[in-house]
Amino acid sequence: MKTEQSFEFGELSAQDAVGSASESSYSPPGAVFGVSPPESSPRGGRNNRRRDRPSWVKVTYTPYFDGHLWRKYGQKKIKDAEYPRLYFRCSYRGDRQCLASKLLQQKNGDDPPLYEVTYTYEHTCGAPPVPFPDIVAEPPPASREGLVLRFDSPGGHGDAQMQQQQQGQYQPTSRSPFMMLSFGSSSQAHDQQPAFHSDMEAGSSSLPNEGMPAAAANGDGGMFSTWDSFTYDFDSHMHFGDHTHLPYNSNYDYDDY
DNA sequence: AGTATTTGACCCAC
DNA sequence: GTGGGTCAAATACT
Repeated sequence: MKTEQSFEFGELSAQDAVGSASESSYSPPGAVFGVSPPESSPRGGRNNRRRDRPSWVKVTYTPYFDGHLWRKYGQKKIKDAEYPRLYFRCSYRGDRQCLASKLLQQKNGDDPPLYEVTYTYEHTCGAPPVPFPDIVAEPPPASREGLVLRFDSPGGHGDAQMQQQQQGQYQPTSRSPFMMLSFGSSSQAHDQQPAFHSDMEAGSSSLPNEGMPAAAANGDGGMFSTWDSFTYDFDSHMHFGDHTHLPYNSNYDYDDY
């Protein structure tokens, strides 16, 4: 019970953290959304008001890896928000008229920043889940002062492109194929683990069946956040990237869609 | 050259 | 009227 579960890119469920999203935009877990929304004009949809759109909220540390391919189409500074809001839509929107979109809102400036992701509409593109990047731990030469994690894409082909890279106001506009995370031991709040314990609880998932191939959302009390998972493996040697488990490129036919 | 991202403007919902 | 969501031209990158 470890390596198998170690690849927990689970999202935290939204609870009180959904505060800003207010009642209108949050659908309770287990709710089934009416896919195939009215295909009226994307913009001036009188019969397609924002409030009527099915949407649900997730709070996660890894908003970019949710198993789908997104294309950013906007960014905006929100009045009361400290961080800008990022707008993404399904990459297959043009091809498959997939109206799925998501909205990213960074919630804090913690080391691993916490994001609130609001998804709107289910994916109708039928695209296979995007494989998660390979995560390889690269112990620093001398000290463990900055463990570097390398998110590498499984060098396949069908993985499209990892276009979900950071861009915020911090990251330089580089499109490196992998993302790096560093854990500075000096900034740890606890004795030895970076332990990112959020105030929210790992409750039920609010996501119908988004991206996550397995694990992830299973509010069974045994759900850890991504970072918790990292933490628990730090002791030994930490190795993720077991994407052989992912239902990718083995049973899915891109051409079939 | 093609494609994704950035960014300001536009338009709509509230 | 204001704030927020989307468009689209310009730009950046592969």
